[in-house]
Amino acid sequence: MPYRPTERTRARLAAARERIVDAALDQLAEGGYASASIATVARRSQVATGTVYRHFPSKQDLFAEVFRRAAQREVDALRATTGRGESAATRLAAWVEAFVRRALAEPVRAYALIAEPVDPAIEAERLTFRRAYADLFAGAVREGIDSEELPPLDADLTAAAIVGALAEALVGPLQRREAGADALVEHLQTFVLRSVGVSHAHA
Amino acid sequence: MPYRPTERTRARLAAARERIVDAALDQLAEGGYASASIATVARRSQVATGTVYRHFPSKQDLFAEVFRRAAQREVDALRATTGRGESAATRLAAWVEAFVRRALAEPVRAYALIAEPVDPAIEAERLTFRRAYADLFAGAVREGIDSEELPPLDADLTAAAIVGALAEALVGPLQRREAGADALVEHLQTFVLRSVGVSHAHA
DNA sequence: CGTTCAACTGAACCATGATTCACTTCTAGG
DNA sequence: CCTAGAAGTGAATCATGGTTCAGTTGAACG
Repeated sequence: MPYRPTERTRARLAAARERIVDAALDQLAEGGYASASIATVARRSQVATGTVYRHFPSKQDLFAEVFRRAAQREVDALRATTGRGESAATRLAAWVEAFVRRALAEPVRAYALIAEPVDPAIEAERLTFRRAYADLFAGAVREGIDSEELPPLDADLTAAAIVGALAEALVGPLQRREAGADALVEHLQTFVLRSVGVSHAHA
Repeated sequence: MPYRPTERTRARLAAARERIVDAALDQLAEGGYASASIATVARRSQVATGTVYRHFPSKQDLFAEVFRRAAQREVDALRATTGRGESAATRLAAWVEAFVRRALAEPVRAYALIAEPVDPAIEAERLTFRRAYADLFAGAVREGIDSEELPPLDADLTAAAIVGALAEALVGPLQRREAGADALVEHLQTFVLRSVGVSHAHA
């Protein structure tokens, strides 16, 4: 009565699963969601399409993880640009800059994560992504309010509005592949800082 | 050699076409884009599915017109809330209020027009809708700058950011069917006015 | 080795919904 | 009335891409 999957095998499984998620992430970055069919992702991760279903019950589940992973990565990247001690204005300005520059550096990925149309079932997962950003911004706004650096305002609503503003402002440039990153960064920093009640234009 | 479509017939045709567009608009308002299949729209406008194709070469073309129509209607509604003479701040505040209240009054329609996932081909058309809003806001911003009521800023970028902020801030409330319109209006007015450099909170 | 089952494979299957088209039903003169 | 052709019909067709599954390969262990 032999065969009981051993540790070695379970490691192999985990690696395959990982490869699949990575392949999906890469595919998203390269060709957008439209190009990320199960077949494509499977090919890219060197497994058969059926194997994908051995790791994820459905495409939706796979992409739930993909978006969660991407969100984590992006938010970590923003968070890493500033330390705890800094003022809310400084942090917001740094995050806006990082957001814009990262998006412009990887336009296809950014577009896929932010704005590309996806299946309704997947859209819910992408919300994860936007919410992760919103939570990050909301935290800084809340701290700014607490320290009286910022006027009282609805931190969650404001954060959502900021994320929406950044996303929408980027859609044009992202699709047009146009650069002008410096001006974009500056204008959006001004916009965001003013929107939370910081009056002087620059960070 | 008889039969040449007469005036009467052409009117009938135009009416049918109109009925189809209206049905699509209504369907969007009632069940969102997901519910707006050609078959549904056809049934709703009292014609056979094939007939729809007698008026529009493809679903994409039909919805291009639908979104164009909806955009026109919405922008007209906003524009109607203020006269030429008013200050940029007053106009922006009025438009934000109208935008929010109209959206909350017709959440399904608003969601479909603003944020619901649609086929990629259709997404391009929905851009029309957002751009129509952005153009409206951009106009007011530009005038505000010219009259020195507002500081110099990139009117188009700012307008896009405002539209994105409003849309994103509404997605939560729209999906949750929650009200609180008054607070939402006030907070978003504050957000928008501040973002364009108007410092006092209220309109 | 042999056996047993897990893991893998990829072609076949299926659901969905846009689009087509052979056919029927009108409309406008003659 | 009759006929040419336009307009309308809706069931059948098609395309797409997610999902399944019968068959194959590989791993573990006596």
